Amino acid sequence: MPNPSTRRAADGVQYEGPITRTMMLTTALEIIDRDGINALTMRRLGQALHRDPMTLYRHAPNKASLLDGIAEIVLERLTVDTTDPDWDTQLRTVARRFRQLTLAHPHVVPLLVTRPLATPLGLRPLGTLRPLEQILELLTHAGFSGPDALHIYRALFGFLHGHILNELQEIIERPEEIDDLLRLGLHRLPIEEFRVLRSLAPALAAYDGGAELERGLDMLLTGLTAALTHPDGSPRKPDN
Amino acid sequence: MPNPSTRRAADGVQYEGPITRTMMLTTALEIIDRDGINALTMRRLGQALHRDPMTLYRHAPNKASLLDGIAEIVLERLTVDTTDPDWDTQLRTVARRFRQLTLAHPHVVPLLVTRPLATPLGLRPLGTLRPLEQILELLTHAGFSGPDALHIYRALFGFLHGHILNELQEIIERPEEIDDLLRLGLHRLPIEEFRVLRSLAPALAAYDGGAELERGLDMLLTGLTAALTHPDGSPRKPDN
DNA sequence: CCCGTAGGTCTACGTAGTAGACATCAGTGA
DNA sequence: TCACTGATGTCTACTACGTAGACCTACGGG
Repeated sequence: MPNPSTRRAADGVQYEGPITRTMMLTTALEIIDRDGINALTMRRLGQALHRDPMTLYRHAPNKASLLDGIAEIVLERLTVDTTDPDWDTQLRTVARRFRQLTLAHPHVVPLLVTRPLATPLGLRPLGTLRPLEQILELLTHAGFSGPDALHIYRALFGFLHGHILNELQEIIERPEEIDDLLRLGLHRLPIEEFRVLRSLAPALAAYDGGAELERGLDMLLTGLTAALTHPDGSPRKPDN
Repeated sequence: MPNPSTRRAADGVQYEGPITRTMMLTTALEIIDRDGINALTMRRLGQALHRDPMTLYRHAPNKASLLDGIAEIVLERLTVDTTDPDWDTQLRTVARRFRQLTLAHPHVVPLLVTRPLATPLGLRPLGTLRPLEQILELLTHAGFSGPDALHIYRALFGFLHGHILNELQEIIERPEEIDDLLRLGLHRLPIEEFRVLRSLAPALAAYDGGAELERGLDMLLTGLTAALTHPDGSPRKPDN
């Protein structure tokens, strides 16, 4: 899959002095944000840093670890207030931040969802595990058992990953068009076989990711509190 | 990211006569199942079919479309009984089949979740859209409005994608070990910073994907029927 | 009989990740 | 003072990749 198209204007800020890991990763993230994952090559990254590509290998063992590092610096921005006694609104906040974060870096999402498939927990970059640990802390502080906390974490991030994958699929093929069928390219689908889908073009075009997230969170959190034997929806709060 | 390691024993069955699309795709799927996505190269696929690699380009415009085709033949196996009046158990069945399908082809999952991010709806392979259309049919037959049907589809597949990504992350690093901490490689994590996570090694190791799916489906479907103003949980059934 | 077309092959180009040798320079201990 | 060492950077070159373009063959229909 060749040629992510030719050189562009300068990639990001100038740096001097020896390369650092954060320099590498933030510059790589800029490239990905601008031109997508396929545009990130060692040569292009080297060029953006005004260094020989081979210099990068002094600071990262290979490209895979560089990709892991990018997932890491993005997930590091997802902070959790582990002391918040109101655990479910804290989870809501984390969820909204996750959505904002991934919408700001849509090209990183494939990394976020697929790299963990290749790496056992203990070998993942620590930054990608920190949200997990912090949410477990939040929930155990709030009175949940360890396994229940883990269950909630999994349900939440499973949902979040699924949601953001949904939301990022909203690709308008021809924004200049008025008819939703044409905007989404649905006119290409055979009429007999895709009647319902074609008829729903307006509904598809009207997708609202933010609202969808909130609805999902409502379902998820009420479902979880109902299933898990826990004092009530917001423990500790009545106590002080 | 070079060298998916050297040649193996014969890839799959022998074929004779001219190459067909299905021959290409099923052979490609075998390679992916055996050795992962990175092992699928045009040269290797050509070799598995005992043809020059360039032959493949007579039947597919490029490698990307080949990857789309693989996602397609996998999703084609996900059938829906669109006439089932008991829509929610039908959805449960579809969900279970989806899980089985993806567990049987774990290396295809990255394709399933990421390729749609690059392709507008109208340009996707028809096979990948058929489950969508069929579920919309199922739900509208069952009495849901179009937008509600779409909403349910999105919620279901968002959940399914999230779930399977969760389940496939369960990688046991050292299966021969007895201690869960070592099996999962969690001993590598700094003790002070990852207390809770490390303490949950047994709970992590005890993950049961099937049970988790069922719990999620319960939550999802009760949540959906509660939110969407629909006669009841299983319409039409009382009618006959 | 000719020609167009479908299928297959060969060669070769440009790009990718990265191994290995070499160069530079800042300490540091003798 | 000097030799040594480790960190950093560079150069060259190797292997593997996707695929363009020219070519060959066989065949079916006018």
